[in-house]
Amino acid sequence: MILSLQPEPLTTVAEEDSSKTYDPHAIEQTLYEAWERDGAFAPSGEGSAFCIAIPPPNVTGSLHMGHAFQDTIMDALIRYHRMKGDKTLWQAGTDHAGIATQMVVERQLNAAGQTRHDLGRDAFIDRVWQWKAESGGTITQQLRRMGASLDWSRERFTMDEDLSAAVREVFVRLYDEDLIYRGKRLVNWDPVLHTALSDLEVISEEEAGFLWHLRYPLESGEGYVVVATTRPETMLGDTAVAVHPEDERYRDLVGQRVLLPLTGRTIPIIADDYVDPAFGTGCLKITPAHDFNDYEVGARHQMEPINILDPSAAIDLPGSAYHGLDRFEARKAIVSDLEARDLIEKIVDHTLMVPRGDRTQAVVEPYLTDQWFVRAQPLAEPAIRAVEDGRIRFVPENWSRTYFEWMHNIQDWCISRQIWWGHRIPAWYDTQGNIFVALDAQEAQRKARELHGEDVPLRQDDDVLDTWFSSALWPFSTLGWPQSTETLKTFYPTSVLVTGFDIIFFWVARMIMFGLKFAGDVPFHEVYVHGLVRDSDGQKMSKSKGNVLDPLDLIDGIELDALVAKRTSGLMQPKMAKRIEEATRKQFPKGIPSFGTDALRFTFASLATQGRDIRFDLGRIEGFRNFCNKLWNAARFVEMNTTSIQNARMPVAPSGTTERWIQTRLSEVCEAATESLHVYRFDQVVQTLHSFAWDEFCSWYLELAKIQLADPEVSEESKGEIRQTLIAVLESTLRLLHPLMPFITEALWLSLKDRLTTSGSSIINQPYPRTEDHSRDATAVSDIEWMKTIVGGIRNIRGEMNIDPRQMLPVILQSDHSTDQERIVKYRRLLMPIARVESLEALGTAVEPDGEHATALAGSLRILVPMGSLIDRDAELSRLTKEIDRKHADLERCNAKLTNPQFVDRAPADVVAKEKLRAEELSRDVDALRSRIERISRLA
RNA sequence: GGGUGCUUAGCUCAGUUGGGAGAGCGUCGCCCUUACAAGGCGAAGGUCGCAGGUUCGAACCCCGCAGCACCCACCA
Repeated sequence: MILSLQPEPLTTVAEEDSSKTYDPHAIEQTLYEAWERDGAFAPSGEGSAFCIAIPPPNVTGSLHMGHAFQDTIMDALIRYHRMKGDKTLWQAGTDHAGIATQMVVERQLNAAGQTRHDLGRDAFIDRVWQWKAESGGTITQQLRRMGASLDWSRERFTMDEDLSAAVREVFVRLYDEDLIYRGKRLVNWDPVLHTALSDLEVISEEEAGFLWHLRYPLESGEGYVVVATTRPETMLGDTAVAVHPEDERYRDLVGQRVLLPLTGRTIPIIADDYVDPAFGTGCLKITPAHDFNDYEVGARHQMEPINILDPSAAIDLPGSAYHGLDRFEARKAIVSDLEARDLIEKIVDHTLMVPRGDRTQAVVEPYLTDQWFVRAQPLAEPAIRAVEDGRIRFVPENWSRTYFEWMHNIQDWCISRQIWWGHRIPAWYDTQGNIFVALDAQEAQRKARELHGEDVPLRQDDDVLDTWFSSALWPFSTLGWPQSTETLKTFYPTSVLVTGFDIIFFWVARMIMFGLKFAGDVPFHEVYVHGLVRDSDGQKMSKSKGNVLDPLDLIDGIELDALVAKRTSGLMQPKMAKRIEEATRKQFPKGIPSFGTDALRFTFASLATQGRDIRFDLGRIEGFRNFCNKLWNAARFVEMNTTSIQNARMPVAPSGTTERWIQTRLSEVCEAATESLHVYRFDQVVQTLHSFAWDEFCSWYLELAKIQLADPEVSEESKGEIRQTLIAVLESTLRLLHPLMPFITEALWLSLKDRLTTSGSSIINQPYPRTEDHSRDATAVSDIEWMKTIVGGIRNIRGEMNIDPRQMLPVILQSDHSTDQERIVKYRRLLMPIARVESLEALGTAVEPDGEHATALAGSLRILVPMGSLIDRDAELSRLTKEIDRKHADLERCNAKLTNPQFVDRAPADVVAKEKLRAEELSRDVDALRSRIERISRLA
């Protein structure tokens, strides 16, 4: 089935010559396989080193739009530097993604009615490795479909033995320097996963809730205090009521005790600065074991925290009526019991920030447990300096502010996780609780022997490390650290990190800290921070919203039913399916057509502006698919008009104006494209190359070449130059485009190869075009501009008058300028066919030709088209009037400036001169147009 | 509470040091012209969020306001 966003053409595709249309499927996979087979992605250049370490995707994941975007950027940089001759490495690899991967496998077990505990730790981990073996190739295959030129021969996985050894090495060294410690602390606890989370893994959002005002009776029996809380169940763990020391209302109560309802305990009323007297009643219940602030308050007053929850966040108070109740059940029961005792003063609606685990969405509890922490501040200081003094540069620059903000307020990092999939913490305990941190069990035993004088039974810590701990080592662990390998010496520090702003804290900051600490230098010199890829409505793409686009579907196309099925299956909320289906059918009534990888990549690049999220719109990619087709056909034209006997060496000093012009433009385009690449303005690269290839090379140069090649008066020598230029400019354009469009450029380059003098076997290692390879000629440029203006004038008349494009027109050019006259003589054989002119007469302005004419202006030159029966006089009058109005308005504005003495006095002389010249031109044009109107009116 | 970004054509976005408002898509008109109808040619369309200020001159610099988005933070 043919999928198309356009109405079906009247002729069927089968009738047409299939080679007329670019078909990405026919080439992409074969070309990639050839590159990989030939080792084209391995570092080979002799220049300076250029290296990017890929942000390692989840090994069991699949490619989403964010990856596809990011990979496009990285691959463009990598291919550019490879072509430049740099020793270029794109380091490949994947991440074990502890929690995410474990959850997937656990869900599989649950579906079979099992839990990980049924299997036991070792069997479960085997199971995860098995899953990795099954699905681990998915994302790397998808990366290949994107054309990503990663060096797969060096692919790494965060749980490879050597990378795991690097993790242990770092852990031990940090521990030995007291930069890692273990302690009982209040941490964010995910009651579903039963693990601690770092602050970053907790997402707080506003939710509607209540503020319960609870009465705590005074022990003295004289009344009560009222405390306000959003979590009434935590009262079971209260150890005090706090008031502000200067709060007059409660001054006398400080030191007294209250009866804590439902518990039979009494707790003191204490004074602490932390309390805000203006909030609620000014009385604050203190629950040190279940609130981060209360923990601090409790510590200040030497109170022992009372834990009331078990790891699943059910009440854990044997003997209590609430024991075993889930926290939210307990809340209901407690509120109801307090109401029954008339201990609730009031319940007020209240929006509050609810912390949830980023993976499970479960409400996270502050929970008192033994955990491992990295002491962050000492590591942060050098990392801050590295950015301050410019050793690392953020692009765009303003992200450094965000970085500084976070780094200056950095908290210790909780790195232990109570899950099974990951790097096990290299710490062993003896029966007395002594800790031995070591690279392996033998080493731990040796340390234990030193202490005890004999071997003792040791037990390794059950916890694993936060996934981001190993990610933080990525730029150097993948290059061989802690060994001092050649690879490490060559490629570290890496050149640039390409990443989303969402992981600046999770990853970027930590790589900088660890890189400086262990690899002795910054991990990268630049950080290119890109925006998020959103859908066409600006919504974040998510499975639950059903608005996800799969990059592979854009490349290959997908039929509507398949797309609907994909978006509506496996939803957390199945009731959303109907709405998602409707929206999908409405937005993609014909499914998604196949656009090919190059079009997708070019689209991403065009959207890669700085400091903004990206709305992905199908219109854009369709336009760029058309651009691929344009290139394809331009190459067909060049091939049809040249033979392998001609070679593509660019004529050094071509005699033809068109050749000198296109070479000049090519030189300028090389410069502009390269500059844009260097400042990560991929949108500008796209703009520059797209308009050069389409609007200049195809629309003008090819058309002019066509005319000259068909002209018997053009010498064979000149035709030879034209053919060489056709090949050479096309070939250079392909090289310019290659970093962004690897497939089509390689395919066309290979098909052009027998016309080239180069010896290479792939465009991949051809030099990136340099501006100095092409000569510039300002005269040729202005001559062509002059011709374009005249052709534009004739075409404007034709278009505005609705004249059939096939209709040949007689044209008179009027000018008193010798340059105009010379150019008319020189270029009439180009002008006439391209503007479809049947006769061209050159006159001075003194001679007024007979009859009525439609008129257009081209600088100092007038274009006259005899009106005859072809042209509607009224249409011509309205066309001229419109033109006059426009010019007249401009002229007025010009004159207003020039008659303003302030402007003439104060503006720079060149600006004033320019304005004067412009006024003269406008005034001349207005006069000329007026006289044409008068003339037509008179003749009528 | 603190911070960041955004607001330009119907849509998605560019706009480099302040000096004649641009692109792609869409729309309208004429054309299947031998590379390409996934095409060619032409055209229409903007009080640059609002209100001030600086300047001879502001989409751009400064102040304020509004709307949208995001990040950080322990206010019960």
